[in-house]
Order: sequence, then structure tokens, then C-alpha cells
Amino acid sequence: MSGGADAAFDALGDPARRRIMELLAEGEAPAGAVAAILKEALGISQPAVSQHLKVLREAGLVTVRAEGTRRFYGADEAGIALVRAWFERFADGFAGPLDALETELARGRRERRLQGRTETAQDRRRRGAA
Amino acid sequence: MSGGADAAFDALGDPARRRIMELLAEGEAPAGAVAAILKEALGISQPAVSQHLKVLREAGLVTVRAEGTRRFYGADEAGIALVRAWFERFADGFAGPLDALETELARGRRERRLQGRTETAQDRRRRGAA
DNA sequence: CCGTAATATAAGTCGTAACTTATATAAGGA
DNA sequence: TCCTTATATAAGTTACGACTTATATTACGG
Repeated sequence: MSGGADAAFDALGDPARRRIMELLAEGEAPAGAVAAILKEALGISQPAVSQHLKVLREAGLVTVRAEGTRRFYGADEAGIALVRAWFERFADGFAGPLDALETELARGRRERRLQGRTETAQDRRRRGAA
Repeated sequence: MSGGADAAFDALGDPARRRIMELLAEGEAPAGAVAAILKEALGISQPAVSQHLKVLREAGLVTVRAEGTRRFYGADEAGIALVRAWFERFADGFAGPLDALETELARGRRERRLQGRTETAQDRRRRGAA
């Protein structure tokens, strides 16, 4: 179920692809523009960028919209959300008041699963540090 | 200026290391326990796990605490926060897991309407897994 | 139609990183 | 002091993925 985040993480493991995502975070862009910017920034060729875009596509991190001969790429919020969701398993260091309920529920679930394990820093914090 | 998140993303690009992080999300564990679990799950050796832990350490994603001859590893909230911060550049600033699921469902609906674009891995997954 | 522009795919090279086995280091316990 | 347990490091092999150049595909303008 959460397996979908795997391809996304693999994709984001590459600096060039992270750079592409950073670009697309600012809005849609045709493949050519992405290629130009990455050639300037990282010195890589158009085919290389095209291959990176393919990986991002297959990972569900970008969307494509064809317009004539151009392909407009954009960040795919759904795919990105899946990656974000992966991090929910970690206690949120600075949860705001809105997140409080959600975090608390997650904590309950987590602790129900875990019996007889080593005490964590978080356990200690909850118990004593207040 | 995303800076410090780079090594973390590189580290998380590996499935074995993600597995380790998932384990540590449930609490501290000595290196040996991690090695045992990964050997069972992925069939990799103790030195391999030790090397992975080193990468995670250098990426700032885990903490170590020595106790006798044992090393207790734990997820490092600070490093994880850096990775989370990278995603803030994308819209949908703080969506929880429930929002992620909801968004994903919406995406499925949306994409069923679209035609002529390249098939993604998720399309195939969605189509086949049913 | 034909040439050009925009992008994708093919095929091959090469560096690196994820393993392996073997060994070093370090801390107890008998 | 030795043996054992826990972990890290060394050294070497190998698979893979990120490139390259060359070419195929598709859409548009003249």
C-alpha cells in the first residue's frame, strides 16, 4: 500500500532529478526548457534530461501535458504526497496545534505495536522531560 | 540553498536504508538487531548493514549511542526534518496521510479522463493489482 | 510534401556504490 | 589473560544506472 513511495524515493535519489523537481515546483515547464536549464547548471545533454523525466514520470512525481510537439511537465502533488506520507511514521519534532491530534493518534498506534522494545528518546521525553 | 538535505536524499535512495529507517522509526535498536532483521528480510550481511548505517550516520539521519560494545541507533529527527523541509517548496504544504490518500484517489479519477499520455508505473499498478 | 523543431528511444561506455569475505577493534566474562 | 560477542573497516568484485552519440517519432510552417 505504501509501496508506491519506493519508486519515488529511488527517483529522488538522483541530484539531477531533484533539481528538475525544484524547477517544476515553480510551475509547469516544457521539456526543452528543463533540458536547457539542466545543461547550463549540470552540463548534461537533452537525452539525459529526457531519461530523467521518464524516471520521474514512472515514479508518479510529475505529470505531462502534450501541446503540439511540446511536453509540459509539472510536479505531481499526488506522488509527492505519497513520499510525504512515508515520513509520517517518524515522530514529528515540531508539530503544530493542528497536527497534534493526528500525531497523537499515530503515537498510539505506534506504541500498541511495540512491546518489550528498547526505550526511545521520545519515551523518555514524554515521561520525564516536561 | 536546500543544502543539507542532499546527502539525506541520496541515503534514502537505497531500499535497504529506507528499511532501516522504517525499523528505527519504531524505536532505538542495536546494530546487531538491525543486521539480523535485514539479513532475514533482504538477505544481506552484517558488514553491508554496518556500511548502510555509516551512510545514514553521515547523512545525519540516524543517531548512535554506545553502550558497552553495542551501538544503539535511532532515527534523527533533525535530519529527517531537513528532508521534510525540502518538500515545502511544493504546494499542499502540510497534508497528512489521510489527505494523501484522498488526493491519490482524486488523481486516479482525474487520470481516467486523460488520454494520449505515456503510461506510468502507477497506471500499470492500478490496472493490474485489482 | 518537405524541412525543421521538440522530444523520445536505442545502443553502448564507464564510474560508482552495493555487495561479498576476511580481518581489525573493543568490551565483557570465565 | 583468553575467548567470545558486537561492530566496524579493508579490499576486491560486480551489477547497475547515469551518461554519451546517433537516430526515430511526431507535429508544425512554408
